[in-house]
Amino acid sequence: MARYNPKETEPKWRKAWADADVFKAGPPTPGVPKYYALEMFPYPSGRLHMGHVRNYSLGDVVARYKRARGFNVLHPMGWDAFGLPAENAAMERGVDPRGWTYDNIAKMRAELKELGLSIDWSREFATCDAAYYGKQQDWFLDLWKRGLVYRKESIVNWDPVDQTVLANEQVVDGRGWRSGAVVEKRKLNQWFLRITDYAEELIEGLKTLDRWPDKVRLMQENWIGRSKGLKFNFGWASEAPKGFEAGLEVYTTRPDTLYGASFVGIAPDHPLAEQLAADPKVAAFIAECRKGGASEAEIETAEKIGFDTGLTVAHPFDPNWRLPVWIANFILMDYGTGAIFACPAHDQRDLDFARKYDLPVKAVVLPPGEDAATFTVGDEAYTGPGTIFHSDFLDGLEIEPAKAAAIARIEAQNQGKGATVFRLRDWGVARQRGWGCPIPVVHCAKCGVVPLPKDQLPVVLPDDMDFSKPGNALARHPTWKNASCPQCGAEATRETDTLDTFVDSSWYFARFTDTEAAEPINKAAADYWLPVDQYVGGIEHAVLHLLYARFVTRALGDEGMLSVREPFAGLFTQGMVTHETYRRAQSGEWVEPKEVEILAEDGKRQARSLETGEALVIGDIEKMSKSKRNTVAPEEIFEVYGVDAARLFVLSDSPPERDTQWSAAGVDGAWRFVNRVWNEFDSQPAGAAPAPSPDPKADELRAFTHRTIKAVTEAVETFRFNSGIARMYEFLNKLKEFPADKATAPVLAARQEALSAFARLISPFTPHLAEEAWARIGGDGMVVSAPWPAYDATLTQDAVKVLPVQVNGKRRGEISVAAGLEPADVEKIVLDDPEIARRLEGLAIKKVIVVKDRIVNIVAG
RNA sequence: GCCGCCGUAGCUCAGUGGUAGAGCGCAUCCUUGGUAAGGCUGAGGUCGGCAGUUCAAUCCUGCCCGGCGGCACCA
Repeated sequence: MARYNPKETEPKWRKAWADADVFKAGPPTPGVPKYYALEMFPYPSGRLHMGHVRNYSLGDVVARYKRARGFNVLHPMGWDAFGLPAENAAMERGVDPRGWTYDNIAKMRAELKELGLSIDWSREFATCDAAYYGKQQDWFLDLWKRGLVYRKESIVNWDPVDQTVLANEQVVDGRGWRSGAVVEKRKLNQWFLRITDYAEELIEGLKTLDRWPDKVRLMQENWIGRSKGLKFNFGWASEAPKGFEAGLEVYTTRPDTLYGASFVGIAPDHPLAEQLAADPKVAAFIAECRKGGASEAEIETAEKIGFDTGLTVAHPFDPNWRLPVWIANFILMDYGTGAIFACPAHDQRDLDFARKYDLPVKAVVLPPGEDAATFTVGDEAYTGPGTIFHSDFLDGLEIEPAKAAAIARIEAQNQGKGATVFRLRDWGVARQRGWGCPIPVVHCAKCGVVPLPKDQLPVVLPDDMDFSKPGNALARHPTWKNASCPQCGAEATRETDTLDTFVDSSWYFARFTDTEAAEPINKAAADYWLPVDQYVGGIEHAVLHLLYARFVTRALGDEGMLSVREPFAGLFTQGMVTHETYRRAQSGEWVEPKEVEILAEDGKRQARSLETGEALVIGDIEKMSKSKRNTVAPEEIFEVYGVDAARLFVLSDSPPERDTQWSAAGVDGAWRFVNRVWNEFDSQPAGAAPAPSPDPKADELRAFTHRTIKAVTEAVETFRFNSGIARMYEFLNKLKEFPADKATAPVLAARQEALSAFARLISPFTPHLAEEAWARIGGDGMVVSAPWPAYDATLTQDAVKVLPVQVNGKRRGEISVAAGLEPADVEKIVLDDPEIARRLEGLAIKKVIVVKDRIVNIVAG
């Protein structure tokens, strides 16, 4: 018997796969069923972490399984390679970001290859390859022509640490998602993609994504934030301000409460407010509003402040009713029209404001059970259901009919229209960074912003940028920006902003379908391969990347480059890899797991430092991170246990969507499993008959084999990999009941069948071990190309069922009956059973419930 | 505050309207030429709490408790 030696075995099989080029996707062939398995491509940080191991192992199980199922599988890999870490490395260490990035890619590629992933490496690319980002510039110009790209002077989220603009999606709790710095508001000329044009379709499309987690769909739905209401104009009661003669347009979702109107409010950066800022008092107030940060705490505690402009408007349903116009800090310019009518009785924000400035509070929704004569609103606005009152023609209506009636009246008066409004804002895509995809336009003094003709693409980054100081290295390059205007030929300046890296990742899956295409996307290839059948990645991209990719897919589709509307038919979001934390008792200093020894004393787990022997405090289980020093380096695990054990453990311990806890004991267990599996294969004598023959013992094993095939197949299909692995642990334990050295010929044959299935079942999880095992039992070719085992349904069912018998819901015995026996027959057997009869002595039988093949319950009293 | 998810053995988790399960860990014993191991056996659970529906609830419903996530001055 030879011990299983992954150090020899694993590289051997990886080489065999590479030599046979087994993972190369077949050509797009209509009629040949395809499967596109994709994991979110990594940022090339230079080092693989356990999160990567989990992510790519999960995707690999799917890819290998589908290959065994006979699909033409596309399973590519690439690099999301632009971005700030390269610039930071350049600034800190004086290295070139390009060289640093490609070095990292080389290191990570080697580590990923070691994982034994079934990747088609011939399609690899990095987003920082000019061959890729040049194509991105190409379609960017197409979208420009389509009117989906625009520039606008606007207030943007400015990250003072990274010195760049951030999209709304990249601001988390008022802080930059990467830097963690409190985001400032700045007014800049910005580049936008018109994602809001697709808001309705993006929200509707979610309904079709039945293989996405509900959670992610819900998060996107909330983010897009559709609300239905009314946009209408208030006519002026005072003299109309210049430019606003048509009135003041507001948006509301509560037109039913119009008779509860108290005042009209506009945002501090509303054009009207800016016009009124000619008055220094108004200007001072607006400046006051701009103070205060965007952080959660600041917004939460910010007091509502307002300024009465002295202007008044007329109520739409009563021309004699005048409402004052206030500037209020709680009104957002970029939602709706930046102006509202306030109904303090039924909106908490309006109420807070009205109480502060002593404005009227008039209730118009009567809660059920309240008396119209006595109902009043105190400091809490009433937002619940009820009946409209004090509201003329709306009186007596419920809220929804009242909304409809109010909208109809406003529309009849030609003062406005029912309107759907979205929370989603257009996507600000320009970043003031040097290490990104250049925006392919020039600025000409005469012609303005001019897109470059496509024959001038790609606009390539210079390779001698100065990253020694913060800020935009591209902008301060001495010569790069010099160009000539394609329209008038005069001297012009290149745009020095680059695109958000989320643009890079919003279409890479389409490029993977043909990485050599002259066009950005080879439509025939994309039509064959897309949508991605299974996409696997982290939940942190639920809104950002996944929303942008859905948008870009639609935009490119409308440009005729793609046929699918949804890029990812199936999405799986995996949980994080966590680990216990350890720290020194006195200093509180974090200690790495590899420097810790775990002991059991008095049945309790104790941690001790391997270096000093001191007792350590075992802390919480947290996401692996450098700051908590609770990381485990994958390469060190591979070195000790082999890749398969690491893959197996990371797949076995928890359902894939949940966090999984890495532990030394756990990977140890996986390693022992690998060895026990090998021993079982190794003990099988060569030349065992492949065809099992009837024999009670052999039949028992065969039944178990086929039940396991069924269970594992279903587990893999439904992403319950941990359950599938648990079934294989059981399978192995069952096999041990039939040791080869004591087996009869029929049992040996059944073992051969079991092992043949086993090797194929474990192949997606522990591919190297599976190859070695497959070879050991004389399997045909490599297991990677072997078909998935089929099960015989007749063997997965028992011939005899043991049914528990309950009396009044309590278990009182059991009977054995033929499987599938009809309830009436079962009832007869049960009632004839002497043991059951004894239990029923002195009781009158009221009812007998028989659930076929499951249970019998006798109700008696 | 609003929306959502989770709570089953020491740990990580399956599971089902009908006999409570797996892996790891733990304990006992065996093996000591598979030995930086292997094997046998076993203990351990008011299925978060309370109520309801049902012949029967860990499972369905409601409320509560605990943990986690998303959104948040979005009119």
